[in-house]
Amino acid sequence: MRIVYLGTGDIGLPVLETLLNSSEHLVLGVVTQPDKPVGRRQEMQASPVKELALRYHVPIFQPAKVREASAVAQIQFLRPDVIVVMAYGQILPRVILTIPTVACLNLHASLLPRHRGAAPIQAAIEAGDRDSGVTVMYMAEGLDTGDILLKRSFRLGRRETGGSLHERIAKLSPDALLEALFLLKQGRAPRIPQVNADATHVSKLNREHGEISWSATRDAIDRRIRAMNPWPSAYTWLPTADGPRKLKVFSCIQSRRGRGQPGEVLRADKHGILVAAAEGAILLREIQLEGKRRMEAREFLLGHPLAAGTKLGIAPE
RNA sequence: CGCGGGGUGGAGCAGCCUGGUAGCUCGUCAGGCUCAUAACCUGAAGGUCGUAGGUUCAAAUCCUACCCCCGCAA
Repeated sequence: MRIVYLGTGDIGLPVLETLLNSSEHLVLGVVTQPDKPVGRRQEMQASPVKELALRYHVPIFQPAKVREASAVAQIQFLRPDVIVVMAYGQILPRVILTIPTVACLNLHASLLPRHRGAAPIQAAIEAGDRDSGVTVMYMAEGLDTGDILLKRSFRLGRRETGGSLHERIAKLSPDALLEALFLLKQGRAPRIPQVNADATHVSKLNREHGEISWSATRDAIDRRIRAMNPWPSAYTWLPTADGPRKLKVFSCIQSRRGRGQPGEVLRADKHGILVAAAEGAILLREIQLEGKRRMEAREFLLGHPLAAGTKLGIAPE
C-alpha cells in the first residue's frame, strides 16, 4: 500500500524501517517535527525519524504546524492509501484524517482505552499495571479516542523501567502494524469502539513528575523510580554545604526493614543508601548527583560520606 | 556566545580562595589473624594533578586559550 508516515520519536523507528524495507508497501513521504535546538550548545538537531528517512532517500516534510494549508496540500498530493502516525507530537486536523483512501492509523504505546495521552509508557509502570503493549487504532478527532483495529500485549516485568518498556513496545509495533495493514487489505479489519468509561488520561511529563515523595509507600516510590528511568528520571534533594542539590535516582530495591522519618537516611554502606519511606524503606542503588556522572551508590559514598539521619527531599527555597 | 557544576594513582572525592613534602575512602598486590570470609591487622606498588602556553625562585593551586564529562534549559 501507499503510505505516508508521520512521526518524530524514536519509538517509531522500527515501524518506519520495516515499512521502508517492505516489498508490500511504499513509503511516499515522511512528515516529522522541524529540527530543534538541543543540548547544552543549543545546536540544531534532526529527529531520529528524519535521519532514517534521509538514509532511505524518502521525501521529508517538516511543517511547523501540520494543520497549515501547505502541509495538508503536500500530504494530499502524495495520495496515500494509509497514513501511519506514531509519536508525531502534533494533533492532526480533521482534514488530514480524511486524506487516505483506506485508513488513517495511529500506534499508541498502551492498551487503550487505558492511558490515553502523551506519556502512556511511564503511566503504565507508575500505575503498577500488569500488562502493557501497543494499540493500532483508526484516528479520530479526539485524543487517542479512535476505534481500535487491534492490540498486542505482554506482561510487564517485575523490574520493568520506562526505558525497557519503551524498547519492548518499539520492537513489537512493526508486527502489529503489518498485521493491521494486512487485515485492511483483505477488507476484514475489525473496528472496535473504545469503552470510554474505562479510559484514563496521562498528561505530558515534566520534570516535577520525577520528584520522589518520601511519604509515599515504598512500592509507589519504587514504581516511580522505574517509570521515570531513564527519562525524565526520578530525583530527590541531597543536603550539602552549598544547599540542596538534585540527586537523580535510577534504580532501587524495596526494603521491608527500617523505620524512620520519611526521607531519613537509615544506613549508607556498600549495599546502597537506605532511605525511610512511609512504610518500609527504599535502598538507593544507582544515583547521580547533578554535575556528576551516574554511578553506583557504593561508589558515590566513597567520595561523599553520608551520615545516618540525613534528611533527603528538602527542596531549595 | 542560554545558565551552572566538574576533569587530581584503577574507582569515588579532598586539596585550589590565602602558590612551597600528593591527602582521604575503596580497589589491587604481598604478608598476618581466622575453621572461614566480602570482616580485621600490617606493609607495598601505582599519579605527565584534562591539554598547550603564560606569570613566578617555585604552579594541582594564579592568568589565557583549547579539549572532554555532567546538571539545568529546550
